[in-house]
Amino acid sequence: MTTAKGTGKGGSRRSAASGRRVRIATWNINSVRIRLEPLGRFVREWKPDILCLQETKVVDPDFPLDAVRSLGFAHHAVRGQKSYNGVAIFSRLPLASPAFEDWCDKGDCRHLSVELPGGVELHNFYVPAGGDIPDPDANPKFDHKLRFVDQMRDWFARRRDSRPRILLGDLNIAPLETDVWSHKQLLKVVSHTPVEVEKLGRMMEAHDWVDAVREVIPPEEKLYSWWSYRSPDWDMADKGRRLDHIWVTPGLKGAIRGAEVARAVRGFEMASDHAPVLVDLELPA
Amino acid sequence: MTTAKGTGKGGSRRSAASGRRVRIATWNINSVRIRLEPLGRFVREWKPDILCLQETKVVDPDFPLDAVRSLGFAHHAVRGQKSYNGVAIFSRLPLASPAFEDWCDKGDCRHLSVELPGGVELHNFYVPAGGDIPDPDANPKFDHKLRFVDQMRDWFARRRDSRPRILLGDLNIAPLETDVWSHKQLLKVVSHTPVEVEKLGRMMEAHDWVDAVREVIPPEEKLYSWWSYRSPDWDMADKGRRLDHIWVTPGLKGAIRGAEVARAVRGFEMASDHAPVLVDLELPA
DNA sequence: GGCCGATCCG
DNA sequence: CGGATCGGCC
Repeated sequence: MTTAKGTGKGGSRRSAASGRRVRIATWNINSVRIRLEPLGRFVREWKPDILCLQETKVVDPDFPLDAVRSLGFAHHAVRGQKSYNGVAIFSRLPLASPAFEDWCDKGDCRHLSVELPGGVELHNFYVPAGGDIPDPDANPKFDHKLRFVDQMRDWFARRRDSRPRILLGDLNIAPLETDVWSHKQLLKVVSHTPVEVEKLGRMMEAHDWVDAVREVIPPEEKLYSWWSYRSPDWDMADKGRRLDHIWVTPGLKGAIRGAEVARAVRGFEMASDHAPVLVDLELPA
Repeated sequence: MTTAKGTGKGGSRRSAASGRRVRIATWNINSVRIRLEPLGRFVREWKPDILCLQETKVVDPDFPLDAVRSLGFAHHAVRGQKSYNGVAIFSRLPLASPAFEDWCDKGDCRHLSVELPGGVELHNFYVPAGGDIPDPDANPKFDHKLRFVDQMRDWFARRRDSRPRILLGDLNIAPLETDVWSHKQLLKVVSHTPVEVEKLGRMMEAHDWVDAVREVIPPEEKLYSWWSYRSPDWDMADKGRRLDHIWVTPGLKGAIRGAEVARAVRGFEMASDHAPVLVDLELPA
């Protein structure tokens, strides 16, 4: 528990409102096959009801479905490719209407959406990292990233309606100054450059997205979800970035009951370089 | 303990003769860096005084010297290269005059010799495996193997003197019918072809070598030191081959006190595909 | 620093 | 099957 309104590691779930209390987690797992042990440990200890993964790095026929299913997820949707990217959604609640878009027409598996009970649309994203050089002319990966975010903005702008939606995943952008260990030193580092942050802001505005995690954990507070493998002593040095996000549409803002970055997971044996991010929502019944 | 005259896993060392009782082990460890745990376990349980390794697969500056030294070996000589081959000798007794030959002038690290107290010369070899096709014209690796053994024969033939010597290592040839799980099925399989077996025999004759292990374990008995990784259930199937050997010059024949293949080591976690081979010798004081 | 796949080698 | 290396990617 890191916040007053935290999600509570396996805590009680008393509900003050009328809906159904649901814990949603997003985690860039950096290869699901090699990470089954820490995944099991995370699920057993944090007990998410819905688990969204990125960078599964496995084609669908090779996905370790049984292992993940046996953690208590009766429902799932997966969408993977060889070597890179790959997204998946596991759920204790029924999932409907799995769908995806091929952003930038590259054939990448970077998006997967499902419908939750109560008509809530959930979108799981893995936004391109963008390479090293923050110049779209010199670096096609950065160009790809910017176009990807623009397309997301347009796509959701065209769907401004009253439908409750959740957008989450590894967006590979840390928007706030408190989302990085040093705003000044990262201004020219891909993930925190002004052009990326601005485009992410436009995307949020285009659909009135609410940053659910920052509704709970004040924007003044430092908060990270990723620490490089290259940093030895990542915990002490704490040179992190908040690249993983959970957003909700305005109608769900009042449903937020807690949020947390499961930082301890970054310290597990065989850890991913990302920590899971969680929110508790009181979903419409 | 597998034989009446076995070496005794950590047993007592009462000496009937005047010399110094020394336990010598040879093991193709198939990467020393990845095998430090089974190596430690083997050394703690079998307590060899001299440990000869092959296929260490590491250049000298990267050799995990401290880890192996801390198992009780105050003296050592190593000779490694990148990726392939590599030999090493560790010892509780002082080692003198490290030396080597570049057999077949390929720059391979396949040989290392030292002098033990009492003037005994110890030669640690990693003979080329020889590829798949047992035809020196069609397969340059097989040609290399045959020339390597020929050069060993000539080299030791030129040194027929009264000096006590030990030759050991992964010779990659199983000479006896009882050294393979099926003599008939392996006659055309590299490691047991007549041409290899004959060349190994000539090498033995050229220096009057005595097969120390077979002095203890009768040649009629099946005995293997290697089981392929590809065979699942290697222990049950037992499709092994005796590729690892310990030979001594005639003057040391009477010094042999025991011999053993540490087959259990092949069943360790993270096992090499070879098991260590050991002899106990009563070395001249 | 670490994961993936490809390639070489036993 | 399982070492080692290398280049791509993060």
